[in-house]
Amino acid sequence: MNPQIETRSEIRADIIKALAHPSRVLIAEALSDGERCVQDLTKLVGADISTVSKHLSIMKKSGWLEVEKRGLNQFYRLRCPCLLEFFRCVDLINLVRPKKTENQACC
Amino acid sequence: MNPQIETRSEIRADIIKALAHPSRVLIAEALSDGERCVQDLTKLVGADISTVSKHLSIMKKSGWLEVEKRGLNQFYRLRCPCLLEFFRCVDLINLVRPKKTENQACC
DNA sequence: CTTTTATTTGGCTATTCTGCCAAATAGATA
DNA sequence: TATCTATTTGGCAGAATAGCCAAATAAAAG
Repeated sequence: MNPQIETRSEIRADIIKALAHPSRVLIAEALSDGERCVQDLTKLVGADISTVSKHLSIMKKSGWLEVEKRGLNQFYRLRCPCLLEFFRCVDLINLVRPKKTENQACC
Repeated sequence: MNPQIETRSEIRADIIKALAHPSRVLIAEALSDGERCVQDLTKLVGADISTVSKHLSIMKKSGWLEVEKRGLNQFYRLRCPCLLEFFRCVDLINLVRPKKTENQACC
């Protein structure tokens, strides 16, 4: 198929995928509290700064984040407060999620 | 670290990851309209039935879906209507997402 | 009990994603 | 201009995912 044309489910999956990593969730959580520069987020995540920079660029490209340069720093922030609603939904799912013990029972 | 202990961001990322694929988004969209059996979802997705079955098991394990067997069929359904809210948030992000043309301009 | 239908599981390959290091860039400061 | 600081990019190796086929299960129907 034409790779230029994304279906709705592909678009949605791309945007969702941009949050589907523990470090990116952590970054999103931190930014829901206000903008942060790359160094600060790197301390938070505990990975190499180049790794964090790549996570940020994925999140920016997908539309979750925007960035503003001031002085030597790049300040990243959330583009939409709906993220909190998004996490609320995820946490609801976690409540009904089958527990590991249920799945691992015997066998 | 102890692999038994999942941090909040890991839990959230796992649940989000379970929707981070075009076929799984498609499945979720279909199920928001009511339960479906594996065959029907397979037609919808257009992949091998074993592939679809694996997608379903990922979604079930994460808590998004539940399943009920009736006769020869397994009927899958959404566990929580909050999914629609979730997609609404994703679609909002899509509106502010940087366009490909903006990114691909020259070079 | 055998066969049929629906679904899941195992196994393998191909692709995509992650994370680190090293090098490049961009601006600020000396 | 040279240097420092913050960040991004390139590249590579290892890990995780996705998809297909074939085989295994499970229950219904004959």
